[in-house]
Amino acid sequence: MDSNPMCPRFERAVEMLSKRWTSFIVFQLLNGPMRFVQIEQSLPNLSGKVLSDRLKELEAEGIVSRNVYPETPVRIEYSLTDKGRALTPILQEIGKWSSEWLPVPEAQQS
Amino acid sequence: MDSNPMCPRFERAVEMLSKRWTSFIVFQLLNGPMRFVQIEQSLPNLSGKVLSDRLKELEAEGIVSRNVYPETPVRIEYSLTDKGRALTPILQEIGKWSSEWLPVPEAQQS
DNA sequence: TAACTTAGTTACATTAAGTAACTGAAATAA
DNA sequence: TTATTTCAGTTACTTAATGTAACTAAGTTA
Repeated sequence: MDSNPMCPRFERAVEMLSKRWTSFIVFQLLNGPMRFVQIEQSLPNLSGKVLSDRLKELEAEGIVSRNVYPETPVRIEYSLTDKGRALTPILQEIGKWSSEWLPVPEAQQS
Repeated sequence: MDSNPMCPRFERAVEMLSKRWTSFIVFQLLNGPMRFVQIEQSLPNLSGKVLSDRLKELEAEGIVSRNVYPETPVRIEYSLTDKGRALTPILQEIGKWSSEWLPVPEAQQS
């Protein structure tokens, strides 16, 4: 029946990017290293709990690195690795598609 | 705090593609029109319930079209619209990234 | 009349995500 | 000295999304 199984690496990549918030976090980190609270603030509706989970997953995948600066109070910065920055073309293509095919949202009245 | 809000169209696109199974369904339909059960069989672990939900969402977005052939028994085929086929470069970039950055999985012993 | 096919839907169980309050360490502030 | 603040999360609990398996409905064939 299923005579044409998918490439397992492609499958894994899609699964990662399909997790809620993953792409947004990577997108934010394209601007440079950020602290936990900065990422949290830049993505309204993303809770600290899920951000914590995602950062751990992305670190385990080698997409994000966690850098500790033992200042006081301690500073911890998250940044993209080369592997993480290599996701850029994917996000660019999503940007192109969205500007070509999605409608411009209406302005909201207050 | 959040001085740089994201483009709402980009945001919507990422949200769509971040829904579990969406990208896989689009990927399968790139091979041509498919029936409900064919899609279900091509994606092990995708349940009929979620497939039904996703196809409705994708139809509502104008990415997939549902074509009814009143044969007997009835044949219903799902296919990509132009808007749906325009997602191809995104999936291609995911493919490129995965083959460059993800490890080749080990063969399994039985 | 009973069983089969296609295209789903429904009820229920499990997992993931959201919310708000809390922890712990170090450094001020009163 | 005790209290307060900052940073970086974690915990307990609620709600939403998914998964599972059985079921529905219409027409067809045996």
